[in-house]
Amino acid sequence: MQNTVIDQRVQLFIETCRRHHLKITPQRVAIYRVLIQSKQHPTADRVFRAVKKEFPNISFDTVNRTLLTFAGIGVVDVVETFGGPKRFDPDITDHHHLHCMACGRIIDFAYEGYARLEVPKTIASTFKVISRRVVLKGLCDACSPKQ
Amino acid sequence: MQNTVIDQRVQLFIETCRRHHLKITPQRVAIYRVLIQSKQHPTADRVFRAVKKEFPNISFDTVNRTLLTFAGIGVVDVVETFGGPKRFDPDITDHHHLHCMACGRIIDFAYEGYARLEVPKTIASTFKVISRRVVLKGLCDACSPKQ
DNA sequence: TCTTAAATAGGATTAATTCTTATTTGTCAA
DNA sequence: TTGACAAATAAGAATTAATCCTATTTAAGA
Ligand SMILES: [Mn+2]
Ligand SMILES: [Mn+2]
Ligand SMILES: [Zn+2]
Ligand SMILES: [Zn+2]
Repeated sequence: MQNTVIDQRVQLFIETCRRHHLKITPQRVAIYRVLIQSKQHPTADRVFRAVKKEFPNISFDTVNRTLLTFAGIGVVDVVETFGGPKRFDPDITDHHHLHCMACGRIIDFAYEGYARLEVPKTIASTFKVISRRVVLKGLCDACSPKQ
Repeated sequence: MQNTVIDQRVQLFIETCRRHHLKITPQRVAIYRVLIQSKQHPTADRVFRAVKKEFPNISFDTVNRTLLTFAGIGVVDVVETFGGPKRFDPDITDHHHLHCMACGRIIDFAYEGYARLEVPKTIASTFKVISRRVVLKGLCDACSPKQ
């Protein structure tokens, strides 16, 4: 990702924090920067270890709490998993996920065909739908048995 | 669920166990019976507490290990969650989920419109897709703010 | 029946997350 | 620019979920 693109996203992030009356701390900015540069839907621990390089005595709790705060104001998503630690997604635009059952990778994909997954009337009338996503389980190319 | 229907499913379950050379233990049968009568995608702990009424000194580990064994032979599913303990689904037929963000309920729904979510070619060529599901996040009727 | 590998109970251990508290720091108003 | 103060942080304790270890029991096939 280009530096200018990163800086733009950080700028938007800062504005969102202000709108929610959250203080702009260097820890929060560092965590957000790590997050948007990660391609792997990282766990809190992965983010922690990456941020620690810049902030050697940041605590795990701060990273974890901050990620949950970010999810609360909608700047990141907590993504669906099948057990194990929570995983975070800095891409909050519409997209879908393939979960590799072997290595645990979560691979993003967009697809026109799912563009507007309409919600069945019976559901739409009883539930308030906030987000929708297609979740595929399978094996990624690296994990598929080759022949 | 009718007793005859339950017994039929238990019978099929027993045959599946035999095919996989798993011993038919009273604990396994009891766990399976609890599971197919639960409507709530229970956690291992919930199953444990229910089975404990019948088997007062069954251990949590047995229940948990058994549920994972069942998932291994495909008689139950581990369903997607957004953190927290694993949840199990005895309904292995195609269906979709709505997750209530407020109370944590996972509500099943089937929908013709999603009947065969075709997988984009770019994905199908690189990944082996095992299962597909639409996952909605939202608020259930009980949790939606009434007006 | 007898044998044996598989399964279980119970407790210990590890991993993930959340809580508690003393200290520090952004923010805002003077 | 400087204080006041609520919000945020670090560090460690506590809690919760999952897994491991080991002695004992048991289902299933010979
Ligand atoms: Mn994603
Ligand atoms: Mn279900
Ligand atoms: Zn993989
Ligand atoms: Zn609800």
